[in-house]
Amino acid sequence: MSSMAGMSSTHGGARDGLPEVSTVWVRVFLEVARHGSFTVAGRHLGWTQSAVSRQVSALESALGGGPLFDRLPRGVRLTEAGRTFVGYAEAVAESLHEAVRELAALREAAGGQVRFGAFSTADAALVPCALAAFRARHPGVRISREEGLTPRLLERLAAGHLDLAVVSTTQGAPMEAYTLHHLLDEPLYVAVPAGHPLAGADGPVRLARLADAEWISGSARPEGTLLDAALRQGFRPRVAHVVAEWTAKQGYVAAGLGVALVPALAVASVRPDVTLLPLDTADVPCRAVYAASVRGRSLSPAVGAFLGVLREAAVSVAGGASRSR
Amino acid sequence: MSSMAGMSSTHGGARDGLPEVSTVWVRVFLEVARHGSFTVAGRHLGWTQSAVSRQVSALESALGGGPLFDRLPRGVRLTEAGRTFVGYAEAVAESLHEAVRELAALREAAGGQVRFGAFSTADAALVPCALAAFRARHPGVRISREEGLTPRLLERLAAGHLDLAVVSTTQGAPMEAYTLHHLLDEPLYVAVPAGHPLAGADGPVRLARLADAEWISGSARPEGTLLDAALRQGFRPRVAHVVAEWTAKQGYVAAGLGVALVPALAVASVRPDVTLLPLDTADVPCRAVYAASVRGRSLSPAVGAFLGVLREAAVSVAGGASRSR
DNA sequence: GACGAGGGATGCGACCAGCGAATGTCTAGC
DNA sequence: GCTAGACATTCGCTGGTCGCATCCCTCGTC
Repeated sequence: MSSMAGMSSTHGGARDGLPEVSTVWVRVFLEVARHGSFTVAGRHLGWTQSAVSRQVSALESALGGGPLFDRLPRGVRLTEAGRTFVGYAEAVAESLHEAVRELAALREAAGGQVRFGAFSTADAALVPCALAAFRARHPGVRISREEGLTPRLLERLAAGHLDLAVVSTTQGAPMEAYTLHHLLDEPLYVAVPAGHPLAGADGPVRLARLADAEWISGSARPEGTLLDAALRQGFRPRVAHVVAEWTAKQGYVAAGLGVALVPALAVASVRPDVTLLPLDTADVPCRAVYAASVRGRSLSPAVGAFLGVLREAAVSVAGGASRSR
Repeated sequence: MSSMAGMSSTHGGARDGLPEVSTVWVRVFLEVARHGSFTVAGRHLGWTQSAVSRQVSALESALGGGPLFDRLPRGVRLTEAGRTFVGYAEAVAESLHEAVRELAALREAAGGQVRFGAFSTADAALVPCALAAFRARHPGVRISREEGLTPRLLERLAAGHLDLAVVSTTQGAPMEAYTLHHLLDEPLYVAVPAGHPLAGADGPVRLARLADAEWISGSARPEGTLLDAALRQGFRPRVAHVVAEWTAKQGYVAAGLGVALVPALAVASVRPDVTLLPLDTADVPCRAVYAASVRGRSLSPAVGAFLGVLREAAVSVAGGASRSR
């Protein structure tokens, strides 16, 4: 209090407009106003009459000095100033009450919002599954979703437009700025037409056996895409058709125009005339999928809950995928 | 605090919805939110960083335990809970700020209201004069006025519908419930037609000389009215005409239909063909005029100021009245 | 008319909240 | 690796606020 010396005289004259009052005083004031008696109000609050008397006294001087109550022989009664203050006191109490309630709702993930993004194949099963479970469990949380590639999502995350981003491992991105929550490791599959020579193969396929195949890929150049792995296997895949969308890709594969790499998350939506072959993980390491958040920024309970649901969904999806073939 | 033991654990969990929060914490919170730093906020508020840290910490636990800020290596940043609370904190600060301002206005009689009543003859000069002066001096104060007889006004006062009542001495009313602020003593006059035998009398008139006169009065029976004095003089005045309104009374007097008692406050509005004769104060004691307020109930500053103006007006009116005749 | 009851104000002693100063810990940047 | 900056924590101390006891005032009653 020493640094305040000289600014306010004794006890709380309004310094820069905001009087120093405790909500305790406010509650006491309202209780006294309701009962018209210090003693009765004190009994209701579990305090002695003397405490109430001094609380009110303190409030009066904090508010500028004017009395809020007339002290009558039989209890007290609001002055005009007191009547005026009742409204403000109730507003203050109401604000704080409401604040506590909303913060509690936030804490229990019964309110607030989750803004998240995901890359497209995650939307095939993982995200819808998680969303359904989350909606059921936390109906009060507003959810906004967006789709995009990993770099773009991370960018949006850093800019504060997203709370969470479902991303896959990406070389070159500065991951120090993010906290990664591991969701699942997805093996890769190769999609071949139903009658393809390799279709009957037993067990994982070595990537090298597809060195001469024609590829359907989202990009003409393999660098930075899933086909990256082929480079490390010593061959440069020939991209016959550039097709971005997974549904379209399947059509090309089914028509026998080439083969395509498929991340495990997309296996749920494969058409019957396309066969998926698991790739040997020695050639193509599992691609890890993470939920990324900004490092150092605490997850709101709603976001935390959503992350939990995402984890569950990941387990269920990964299990289902491996069971399906 | 001992009686609170067992209700709240350590430090301010919301008891019945209202958290125990000091406005100091709120101000510190807003300052920290504005600057994004405990240290900077502390400097602005004249406190040390440790104090700010604990203030925020206390606020966080009072609000339910969730952190309001993310502690980053380079300052702090609002969490979602913190962002949510900003609005409420500002609402609280705004309410209290506004309360202080309005209470200050009230205290300086720059706001609030004055509800007063007055008996009719006071409205002839005293009340308008006071109103004009008060309006000029305190333009922010709302004034409501009503008219009535003294008993009715006191009743309204006790019921809390009035702050102040301009009344005259009345027998029989329980005056212990009121505080009387003396305004003036008004002598009584008798109004006679211009050609009346007594019109030329020098000096005060004895009431007994009017024992045979016919009277114009507001009531058929003299008891409780100004004519009460006649009873004490040993004669019962004959009321020829019952006329309530002073303007009408004058007409009857001017027409020679009788004489009428006139309180000094009404002398300002006398017509030229009516002569006013002062009555001997030995027969008819001066009637005191008071401003009455409820005993024990403090006068709001606006009401107090109005009372002061009434006193000034009383001096001016009384002086003018005595000068005029 | 004296007296007890009820209610608010106040002095006293004790306690704890909250201050400053110093120190610890962590991270970013050089 | 080292320094600087920022928040957390500890320690000692001041002071605000509580309960208790008491005083003062008014009202209702015998």
